[in-house]
Amino acid sequence: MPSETATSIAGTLHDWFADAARPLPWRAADVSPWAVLVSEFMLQQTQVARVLPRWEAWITRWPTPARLAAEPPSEAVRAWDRLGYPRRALWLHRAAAEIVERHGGEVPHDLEALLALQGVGPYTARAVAAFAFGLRHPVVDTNTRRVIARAVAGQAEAAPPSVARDLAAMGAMLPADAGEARVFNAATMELGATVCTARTPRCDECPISSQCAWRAAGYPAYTGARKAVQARFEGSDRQVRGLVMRELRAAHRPVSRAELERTWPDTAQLDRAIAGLLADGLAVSDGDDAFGLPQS
DNA sequence: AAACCGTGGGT
DNA sequence: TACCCAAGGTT
Repeated sequence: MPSETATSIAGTLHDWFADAARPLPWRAADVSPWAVLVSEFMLQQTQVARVLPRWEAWITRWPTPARLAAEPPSEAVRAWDRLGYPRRALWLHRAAAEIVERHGGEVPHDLEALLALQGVGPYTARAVAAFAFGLRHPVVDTNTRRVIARAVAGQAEAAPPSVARDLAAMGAMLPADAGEARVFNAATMELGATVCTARTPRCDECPISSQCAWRAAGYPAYTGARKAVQARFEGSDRQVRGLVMRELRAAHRPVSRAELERTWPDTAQLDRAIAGLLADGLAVSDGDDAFGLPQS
């Protein structure tokens, strides 16, 4: 049972969302659950602007899980292009196969079944259940966590993530009606993404500024635990993996280790990257010192 | 459970 | 310019 404060915030956000929501294509009424699932995979740690063109191309080419599962994983990895974290492309391909095998080609509604799909975790499972099927589940992403931290807890930043705590916090605020709950989930994320942003929040444009505990407290600085800082990307193994994957995507034939050395001369680091990609199934050896994308 | 996993937008 | 950080998931 949501508190009066939560009910009040939900009502305000509902009205705000009605005209402030960006017209994102995966929010259209006629998109399939599969198209929603694809969008959620792509949006993991990746901004909307970068996802839009890849999503359009993907669902045009593969409008159903079966159509994707019928092609080799290499095609999924190529279509993923430079979205980043290419394991997601592999996982989405695998999830499509699982949907065909276990669910007759239809994206399952059930939370447990969704969570069992490769690459689907607590966020993605609830996002699909809520946004594609209208089921009443709390959906918590990084935006939601920041909005709750500020508006409800009065803190500048969210504490390090805790699935159980974060879901409980959002669950306690969730409207009882499933339709209202879906809007509340989406509106809270939207507010965090466009107004209550991490770096420079636009509090003067915020629809719930009068109800915001952080604002009421005078915008105190964050004093809690900080999340770990991301390692430097330049010169990292991640960068090398990315460069190797770019070569493998572009070459529609095996690429020799000698060729890869031209993109990254540090052979120890290159070998580490290749070994990692082989272990992840993003690359396969041709048995003769050359590498390609997985064909099956 | 802390660390790892890409790429680029925003400031 | 550098640096932060982004609709997370897996091991």
